[in-house]
Amino acid sequence: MKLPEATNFIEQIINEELEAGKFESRGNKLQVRFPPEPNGYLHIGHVKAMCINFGVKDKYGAKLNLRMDDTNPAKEDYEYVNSIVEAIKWLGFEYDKLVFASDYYERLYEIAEKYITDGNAYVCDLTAAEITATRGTLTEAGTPSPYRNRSVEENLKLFREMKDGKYPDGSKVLRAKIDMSSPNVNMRDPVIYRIAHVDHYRTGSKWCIYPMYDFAHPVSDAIEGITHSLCSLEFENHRPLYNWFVEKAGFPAPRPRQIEFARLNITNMLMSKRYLKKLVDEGFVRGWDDPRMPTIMGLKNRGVPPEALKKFCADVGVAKAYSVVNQAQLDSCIRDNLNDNAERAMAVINPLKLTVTNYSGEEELRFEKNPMREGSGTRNVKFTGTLYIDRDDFSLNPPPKYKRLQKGGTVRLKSAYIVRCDEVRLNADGEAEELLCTYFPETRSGSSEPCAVKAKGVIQWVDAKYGIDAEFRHYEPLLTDEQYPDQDYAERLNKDSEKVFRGKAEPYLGECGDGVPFQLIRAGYYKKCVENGLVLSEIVSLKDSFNK
RNA sequence: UGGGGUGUCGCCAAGCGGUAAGGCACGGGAUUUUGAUUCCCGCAUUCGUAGGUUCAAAUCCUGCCACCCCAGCCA
Repeated sequence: MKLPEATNFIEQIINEELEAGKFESRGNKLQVRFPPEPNGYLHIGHVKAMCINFGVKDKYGAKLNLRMDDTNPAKEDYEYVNSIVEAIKWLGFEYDKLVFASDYYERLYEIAEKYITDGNAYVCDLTAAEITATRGTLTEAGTPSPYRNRSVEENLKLFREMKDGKYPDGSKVLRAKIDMSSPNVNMRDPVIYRIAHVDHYRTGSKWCIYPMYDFAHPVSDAIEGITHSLCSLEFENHRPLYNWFVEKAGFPAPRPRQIEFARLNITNMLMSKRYLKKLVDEGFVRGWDDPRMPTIMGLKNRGVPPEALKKFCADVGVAKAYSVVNQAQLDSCIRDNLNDNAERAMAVINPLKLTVTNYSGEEELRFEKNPMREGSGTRNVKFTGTLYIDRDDFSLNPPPKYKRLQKGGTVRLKSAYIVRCDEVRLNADGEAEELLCTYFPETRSGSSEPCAVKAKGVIQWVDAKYGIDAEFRHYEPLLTDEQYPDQDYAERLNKDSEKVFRGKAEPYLGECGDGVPFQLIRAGYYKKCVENGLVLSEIVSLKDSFNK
C-alpha cells in the first residue's frame, strides 16, 4: 500500500498504524469527526482543528462527520448549529454527514444500563459538593461513595426512575465505577449522567437526564466508527477514561483512538468562547460576526479570504508544544492572498482638498483593476483637477526621506499626473485645508517620453466631482484572554477598538458587490466593500510601513 | 510532595544515531507609477541543563531544571 506523505505527527501515527495493518478489518477505511458544541460561533482556533481533520479526510480518503456535541441543553441552540454549518461552508470544507450527539441519546442510555448490569456503574445520591469533597486531592486518594456497592437491581431501578423524572435536579447521578484512588483524578468514579429538567433544543422535554462529555464523546465516536478522534491537549488526561468507556461498552477493535494536539493561540487575539460570548451578550460588539471578533464570520466580514486562513494553519503546523503564534504570521498570509487576488481601488479616509490651478476640463484615465494578475481588466477614472487626497499623504513638517507631498514638492497622483504643491491654505487651527498645485501635462500616466519632472512618491486620490461619500471603519483587534479580566476592558474596547472615518471613494467602490475584498492603493491596507452606493468598509492595518 | 504532557533561532516548526529544513519577523542590496509587490543576500558551530553510551547524539540512557494540563452534576 502506498501511504501518503505525513506532514505532521498525527499523520505519522496514522501511517504507522496503516503499515501495521490495524485497519485491515475495515478495508483501511478511516473515519474522523469534527465535534463542536453548538454553544457559540466557530473561531479561528477551530479552523486549525478543521484543517487537521479535513486534511486526514482528503489525504486518506477518510469519512468525516460534522458532529454537534450537544449534551448540555442549557447552553445549546439552533442558532449556533446554523452558524457552524455556515462557517464550514464558507471555508469550503465538505463533510460527509451532519450528525448530533443528541441523536444517540437512546443508544447512550442503553449503554449506560449495560454499564450498570456489568457492575461498572452505580447511582450515587451524594450532592455535588459531597462528590467534590470525597474525590480527594491531587496528592490524596478519594474515598468511595457510600452508594458505590448498591446492587445491580437497585441501580437499574434507580436509574430508570431518574430517567422517568422521579427525582429533582442534582439529587442523584450515575457514576462510572472505576478507581477512587487513581492518581488520575478523572478516573475517580466520574459522573456519567446528571439530572436536568431542562428542555433540549432538539429533543425538547423528552429527556431529563443528560450524558456527560467524558462518556458521550468516546461512545459517540465508537458508534460512528471513528478511527481517529483528534482533540486538543487538555483532554490528554481523559484518554484513559475515553478508552475505558469504549471498551466497557463492548465495542470491538479497532476502537477509536484519541490523539491530542496543541490548540491555536495567536497574540492579540481573544480566543475563548466564554469571553467571546460575554462580549456579544453584554453588547461590547455588534454580534458574533462583528469584524473585531476572531470568529470565522467576523474574519469573513473583515474581508479575510478563506484560503488565507487555511494557508495560515498549514504554515503554523501541528505539534504538541504549547505555543502562541505571532499575529504577524496571520497578517502575512492575508496580505499574501490579497496581493494576488484583491482588486486595487482608490479612496481617501481623511480627505484634504487639492486643486490643480492650471487644469480645466475633465478626462478619463485608465486604471488597472489588479496589476498583479494578468487579464484582471481596467476601468476608467474621471479626473477634473479638483480632487481629494488623504491627509496622511501631505505633510507640513515632513520627516527626513518623506516621499509624499510637501510644500514646494512633487508627487505622482496614481495613474494620472505629477503635481507640485505651490501653496497651502491653512484653517484657523493652522492645519492644511486646501492645496493649490500645478500639474505637468507631459507626465501623464503611460506617457513614454522622458521628462524632467520627477516624483519620489505615488499617492491615491479621489475626484471631487465624481467621487462618492464613503464611511470607513477601522478596527483594532480585541484584547487577549490574559488582558480581558482587566477592569478597564470595556472602556478601552469601546473607545479604541472601532474608529469611523467619513471620506471619499471612487464610484467604482460603490459598485462592488457585498463582501468583495479589495486593496487600497496605499500599501498595507486591505478592506472589504459592503453595500452599494455608500462604501461601508472594514479596514485593518496590516503593515505600517509609513512610520519608517 | 500525585498523575499526564512539553522544552530546537524573537515567534511557529522540521528533524526519529551520521554531523541543524522551511515559514513569519528582522537586517542589507536591486527593480518598482502602491514607502506595496517581486528579486537576490544575511540571520542557531547549536538543539532546557548536567553527565553517560557511541567513531559519531537535537536524536539513545540517567539525573536535574522550567513551563502547561487535571480535583464541573461544562465541553
